[in-house]
Amino acid sequence: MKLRELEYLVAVDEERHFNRAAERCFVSQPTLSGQLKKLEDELGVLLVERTRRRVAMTEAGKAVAVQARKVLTEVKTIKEIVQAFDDPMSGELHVGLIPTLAPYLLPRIMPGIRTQYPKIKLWLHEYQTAVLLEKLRRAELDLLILALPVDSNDFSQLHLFNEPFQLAVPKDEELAKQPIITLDELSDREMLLLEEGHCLRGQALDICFMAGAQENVGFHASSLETLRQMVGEGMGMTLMPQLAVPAQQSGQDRIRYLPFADPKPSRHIGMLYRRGSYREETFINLQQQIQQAMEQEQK
Amino acid sequence: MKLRELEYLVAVDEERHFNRAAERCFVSQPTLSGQLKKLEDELGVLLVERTRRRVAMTEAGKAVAVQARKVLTEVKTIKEIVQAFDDPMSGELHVGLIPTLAPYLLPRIMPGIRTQYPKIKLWLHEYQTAVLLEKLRRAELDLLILALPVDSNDFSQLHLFNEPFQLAVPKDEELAKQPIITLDELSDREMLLLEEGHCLRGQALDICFMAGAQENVGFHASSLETLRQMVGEGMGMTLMPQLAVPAQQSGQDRIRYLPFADPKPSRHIGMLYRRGSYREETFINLQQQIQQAMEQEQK
DNA sequence: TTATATTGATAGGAATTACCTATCTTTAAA
DNA sequence: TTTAAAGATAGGTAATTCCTATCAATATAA
Repeated sequence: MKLRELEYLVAVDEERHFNRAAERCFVSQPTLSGQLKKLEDELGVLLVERTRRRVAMTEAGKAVAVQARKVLTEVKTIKEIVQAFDDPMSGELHVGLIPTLAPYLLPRIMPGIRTQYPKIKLWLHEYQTAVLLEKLRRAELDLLILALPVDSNDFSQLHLFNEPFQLAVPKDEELAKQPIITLDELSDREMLLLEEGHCLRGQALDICFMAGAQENVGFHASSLETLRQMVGEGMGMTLMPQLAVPAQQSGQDRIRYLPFADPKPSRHIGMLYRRGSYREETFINLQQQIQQAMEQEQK
Repeated sequence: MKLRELEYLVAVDEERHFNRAAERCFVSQPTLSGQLKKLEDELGVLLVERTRRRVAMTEAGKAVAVQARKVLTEVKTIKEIVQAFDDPMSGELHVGLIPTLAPYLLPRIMPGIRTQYPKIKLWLHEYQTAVLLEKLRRAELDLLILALPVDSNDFSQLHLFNEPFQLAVPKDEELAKQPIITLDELSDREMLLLEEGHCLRGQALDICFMAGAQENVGFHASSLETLRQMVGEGMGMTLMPQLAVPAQQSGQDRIRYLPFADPKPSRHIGMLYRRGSYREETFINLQQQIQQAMEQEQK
């Protein structure tokens, strides 16, 4: 069996037309015809039904085509492995991030990454933690950036930074007049939280529990920005991760963001990848680049 | 890139010796030498370090060899797919079973499968449910036989049979004199159970809860046979799945097995496989074969 | 030191094969 | 009946895989 034959089969499966399939493979139609027949002979099964007017895949043909694609993908990975050895900061990388982090973190780190490592091509994906972990396991993603810890043992992790929370309160709330706040002051207050599925919800719940605050069970926001709007409407207060807090607050803002006194509640942001991934060097470089960008940010 | 070249690399990786590797691939040593060099040229990396006295893989070589093995495995799967289309009841099949079922079910079904489908080669694996599911997902296993339901959506399932429980009690226990038992009679009694991890433990706990019985928290058996020994020692009673109950009970047995009156508590045994697996037909045939064997058993 | 065995590389040639162009056959539509 | 479309067939060529024979370098034994 030859890889080229598998490419021909996949092309025929996708084009349903010998001439177009041959064109796509940059060979003549008789070549493709012959090679496909050879593959069928070797496997001892008819893969493609050639009626004069249309091309149809047999059941076996469909199944083999699916598997052929898998083979070709794994072959492509060989080339990527070699490329990564040649220059760890080149090639394609599928990165997954959680929704409460991606829109605030990416603008801060992407410019630096692009200038520092122009040869690396990042594909960015946004999902909640559970989905990210599953996609990492299935190798649909190469690297995750999310809140740690997560319960999963067969991944390696790299620390990035701690992200403190601030309290977002409506401007005309009494608390809004303070310059700073302590956890104790939240005791018995009600907080707006994200809906089920966001890890930020769990982290906020933990802090609420420690502070003795309650969740407003009547409201559940589906995103951090919706949540922010609700605070702006005066519906209540919430915990906002640092990166989602505007850099400077103007007098017109309907929301005040109060930093916490020590000990500041925070969440731990880090990276996760499959243990033993050949891209480890790439990830460590990215870790340093991101940490550097975030330190810059602090100033 | 050619599949043959990948085979050569894998052989060199495993033999660390060009002559032996060539022999294993049924080619001459110069052929293997040349083809391997061609692969290195194409990838642009040194894969194997040839010092005069020993052969060593470079880091890139190791990584590529690992991936090459993956490619070759996927190619092998193509042949298996075709074989399964040609004759669904041939080829290799990796079957996973839970430990509280395997030793009692297999002797009842394997003889029939072997005579009915001699061309199929079964590899049997025994793990607890969580491990089985992970291995099925990773395609290390093709088919599971376990207690349903399990919480997993991307698998298909086939029903096999319901397995009633019986109550195993020490012979000199008062209950042992009854010919039959009802759930109510277990109320407030203490039961011996399996340790954490066995799905049977969860099923038994559910039944205990319904019956108002308690778990003896001082004891946890690691297998059903250990549990049986403990009952024999007069330490307490337990729920025993039907298949683990001896066919005939002699007077010397230190354990009595009491069937339940209706509604009999039972567990649901079924098969699980990856949705859309090309072996579906194989699985359905096996399902029928097993059900037939179990009906025979009933008589 | 010198002979010998081991191991991978190189050279040159034969067999195979993947591919091309040109042509044929069959079918559906004009 | 003709024409167009689509896949199969034929024959020839260039590339490639593999062989045998041989070489070069090293380690071990005499």
